[in-house]
Amino acid sequence: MTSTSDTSCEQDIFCDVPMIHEGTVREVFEAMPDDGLLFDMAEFFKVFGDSTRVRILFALHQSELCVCDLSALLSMSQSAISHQLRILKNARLVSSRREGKVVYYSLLDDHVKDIIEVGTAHLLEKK
Amino acid sequence: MTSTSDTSCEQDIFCDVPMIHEGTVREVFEAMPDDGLLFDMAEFFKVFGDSTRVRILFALHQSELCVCDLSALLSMSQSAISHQLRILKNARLVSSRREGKVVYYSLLDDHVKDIIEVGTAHLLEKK
DNA sequence: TCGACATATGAACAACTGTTCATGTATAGA
DNA sequence: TCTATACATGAACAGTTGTTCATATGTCGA
Repeated sequence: MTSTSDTSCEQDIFCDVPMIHEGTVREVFEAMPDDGLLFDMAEFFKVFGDSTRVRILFALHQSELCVCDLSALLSMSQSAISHQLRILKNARLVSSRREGKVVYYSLLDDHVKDIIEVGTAHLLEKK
Repeated sequence: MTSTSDTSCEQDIFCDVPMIHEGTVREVFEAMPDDGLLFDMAEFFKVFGDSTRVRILFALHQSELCVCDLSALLSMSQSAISHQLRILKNARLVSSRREGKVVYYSLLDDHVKDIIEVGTAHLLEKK
């Protein structure tokens, strides 16, 4: 504990770093969600942060599709599509259903639509 | 043009890849937004896909803060915070205001709150 | 049982990302 | 003008990510 007992900073957490508005920082700190939630939220949005996955989600928003349809639609290899579908499945955004040799994927969750809509709204805001 | 005039596939775009439901694929293809929008959307969500940036956004959602406050609050170097703030600024999610030596950052956009709320809703859904 | 087909998956590799470190810029006060 | 402070930024580096390639799994029909 290198105590730089100079100006502010009583006895707590923020002591290594200079800080200008200690009161405000303390209040904001109390209001912060726990790190687990913040981490999970970042992991969740990371899934939307790739254009292949976004295109898959848009496509499935129109219709249930099998892997080779998606592969043809997006002009990408079957392997690449499968890998991305696994990520989407782990994030509980899509579900799959096997029918013979074919596996059909569809959206699992209404939030996908909401999220995409908020995203578009932001992007369409001018300037 | 390697024409595999075998089963389906008339004369168009999807011809290199096997495809099971040509009609559906064609419909979905027509309904897809242009690649530019899809790319921008992925770029936009990529910004939310890092826990440092998510924490900064949560903090600024509580109060306007300067760089060194954020640095203290999140226990991270001033440099790291500055780099991330630049990314958030480029995404038009935060704005800055200088007052003497100090630069204050605040949320620029109401969509941030919406997006965070939809994300939490998804994460809190059980199972 | 065997081959054809739809899909899944592990390894490898290039491209990208976030942090640190060093340094530069801007402002206030002495 | 000189120093201290708050912030910005470029280079470097380690860790991560998305694709390809090769191969494995599962299902159907002959």
